[in-house]
Amino acid sequence: MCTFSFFPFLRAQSRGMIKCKKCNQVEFIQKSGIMRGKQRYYCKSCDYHFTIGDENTPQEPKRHHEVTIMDIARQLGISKSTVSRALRGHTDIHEGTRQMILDLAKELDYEPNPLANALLKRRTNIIGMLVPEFRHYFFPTIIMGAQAVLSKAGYNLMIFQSDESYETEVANVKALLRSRVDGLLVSITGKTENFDHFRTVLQKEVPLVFFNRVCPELETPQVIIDDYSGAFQAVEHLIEQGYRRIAHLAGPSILQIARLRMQGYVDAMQKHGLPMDESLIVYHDLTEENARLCARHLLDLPQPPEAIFAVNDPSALEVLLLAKQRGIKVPQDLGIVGFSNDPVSALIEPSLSTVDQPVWEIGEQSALLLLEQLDQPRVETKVLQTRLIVRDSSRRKG
Amino acid sequence: MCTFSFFPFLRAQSRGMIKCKKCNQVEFIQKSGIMRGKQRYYCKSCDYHFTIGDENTPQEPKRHHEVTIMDIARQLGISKSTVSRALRGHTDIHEGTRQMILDLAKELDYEPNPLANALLKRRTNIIGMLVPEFRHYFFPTIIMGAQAVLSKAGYNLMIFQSDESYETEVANVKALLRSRVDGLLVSITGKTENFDHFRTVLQKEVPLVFFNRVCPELETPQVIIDDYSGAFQAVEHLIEQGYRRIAHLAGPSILQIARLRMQGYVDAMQKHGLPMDESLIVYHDLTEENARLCARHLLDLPQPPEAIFAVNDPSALEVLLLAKQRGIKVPQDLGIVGFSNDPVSALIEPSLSTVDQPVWEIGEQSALLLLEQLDQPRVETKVLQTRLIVRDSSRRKG
DNA sequence: AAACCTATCGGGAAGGTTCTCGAAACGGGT
DNA sequence: ACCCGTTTCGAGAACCTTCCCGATAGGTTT
Repeated sequence: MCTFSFFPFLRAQSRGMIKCKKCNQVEFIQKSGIMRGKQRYYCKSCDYHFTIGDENTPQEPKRHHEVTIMDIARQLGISKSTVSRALRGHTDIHEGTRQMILDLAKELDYEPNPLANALLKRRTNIIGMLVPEFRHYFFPTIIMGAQAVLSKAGYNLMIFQSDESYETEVANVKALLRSRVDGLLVSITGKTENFDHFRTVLQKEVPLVFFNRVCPELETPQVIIDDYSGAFQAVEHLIEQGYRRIAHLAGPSILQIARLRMQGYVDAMQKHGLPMDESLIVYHDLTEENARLCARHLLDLPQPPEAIFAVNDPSALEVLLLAKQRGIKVPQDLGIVGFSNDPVSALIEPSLSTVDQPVWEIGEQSALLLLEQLDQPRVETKVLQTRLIVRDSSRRKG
Repeated sequence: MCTFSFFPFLRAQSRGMIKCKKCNQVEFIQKSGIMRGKQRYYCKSCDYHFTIGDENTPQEPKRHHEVTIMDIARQLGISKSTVSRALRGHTDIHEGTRQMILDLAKELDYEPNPLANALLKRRTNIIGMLVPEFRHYFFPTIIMGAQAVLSKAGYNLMIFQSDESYETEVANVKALLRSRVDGLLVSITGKTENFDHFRTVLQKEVPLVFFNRVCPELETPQVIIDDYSGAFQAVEHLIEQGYRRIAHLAGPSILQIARLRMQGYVDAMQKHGLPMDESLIVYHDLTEENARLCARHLLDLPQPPEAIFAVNDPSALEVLLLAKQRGIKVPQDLGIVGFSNDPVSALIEPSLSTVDQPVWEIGEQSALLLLEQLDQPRVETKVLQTRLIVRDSSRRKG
């Protein structure tokens, strides 16, 4: 209904009456291509290119942003340096000024932005933690122990789980590194044979502490338990109970904990002059299904074992369950000892003998060791003690 | 051994022969105080203050810094904008240039700095997760479910546990907010009555999803299970088995899950015309010790219950253990049903009847819901189904 | 009063990105 | 030569903080 005549500026534009943004002249304007969809003009007079923008679009009112150190400075008419000093508790600042700043900061509910800080200082105050699994009580408890120490020291925890997959482990380490964590707490999978991803960590000088499942090739601080003597005691206990044909449900031999427990088993057998039967040693990869298979394999043996020492409680439990299912009497006809003292071991019937390890403390000590590394890189190995707990699954004397 | 004469500049300095840093003149110099331990001078001629610095100290070779977008730009003689465009997969870039940049980036092992990115974009790609505890399988499993979804979407997880302490919960929420997480996944403690800390979250427009133990006062998205009908079924099952005097070991009534399970209990009792005996309802705060106390209280009653419906499996287990310890026959003389289907329930003897809930899925769904919130804030409640699992602890018929 | 000193504050760079917007280069058509 | 359009690139701001170092205002000493 309305015609152009009512909108002179529209007419001007529609007829090419474009004014130069600089000199406001019209006669020297010519088109000069299209710029992201908009017509572009060129003023010969002042040698200036321009497009007709939406300068009239109501500029949003300085988008919502959180209160910064600059806001405080502006309101107080001082510089951001001074505010920073006051907030950081620095010296070189007047007591009155500091109070002013502190008061306003509280009033505005100012929270320092850790991102800006991290960018500048190159430390995120985040510790990365990588565990193989979450299913049983073991690793969650370690995490709790580590978190107690770390959060007291002002660090947050970023947790990943590799799910016993080497590929996931590699990917997780990469992700952790990308996130610029200040340090790493790691327990490897049962399948990790190549340690290049950890070499990268070391090369980037990111502090790295292994716990429980440690890396045998790398010179790094670590927290382990006395696997060997734990295993030795367990097997010796079985021998004392009169079991002779003792099997070992072992872990993957690439894991140091598995090798040491195996060695304890072997040495205890030899010490008591018992013959080593290779067929009584089976390896599993620490997954639940695989443990079940191995348990079946052992009990299906033409000449089944009289007792089984398992590398950890979850696998010992699989043996126990299968035995119960088949009506095999534990401990009379089959002795079982596990490793790690999972709470379930005490609840099940018959209760499971096992080797106790200070799980929470593993977490604590790992965290403490890592905290040390942040100051002073120094390779150290902490060894925590184990303790045999004899329960019903292996007690057939006294 | 050496005298000043061999070091004319030293003599000059020692005699006050200081040259102005600007005009190089000597005669107009005078001391003007001490500046952070160093003598400070003033040149009257050019009105200039200065100190004699260690300009000759060998400037460290530009301290080790990680490879940035600028390094690539410099080596290629192009601008950082172009590099950023190539790396981001933007358009507006020559294919040859892009290849060059991509190749060099790979060669230099360039990793974008997420901190800088986060600072600029105001998103950290970190999701905060707050759970009451870590001890049982429940929350770790939820975390696994959530992590599976979130890491696929490019988010990392920062996990805190409140340890059933209100104060810790408040502190953790603050820490999470301070860390500028992009979103929050929360299950509250059994003691949380004041929700101001979550109001702060909402006010800062940080997406917040509650799961399992949700907040009754706030209008937020949440993932829950059908507690009421789960409880109802459980109690009805007990009634069908011929139990009449049924107790409820309840959770803290401020928790919605506890209230709903209580309601299920009450309604099932009423439906079957069973009298409500207030003394048969005891509340516990979800800690282990307290559960033990409550179990003892119930069994010590002058007229003890014939069956107990417990608010969760850990507390049901306490009842079961105490009963076994006292030689009470389960299920003949005492029926027990728990809630949540902890794996231990199937292992213990007698096996524990319980209400199964899709734990992993709770984590998944919560994560998905949070992911939605990041795009489009929208209040939604997802309700997952429960399923009664009848085991030995409550089966005395059929 | 000049010389010197201390206490307090401000300016600006750095940290690594992304994004906006303007500029240059280029290609083809008159 | 000129015009017009496209493709490709660069400068610089913004994000927020800390830290270095120079600057200033007073006071105190000769």
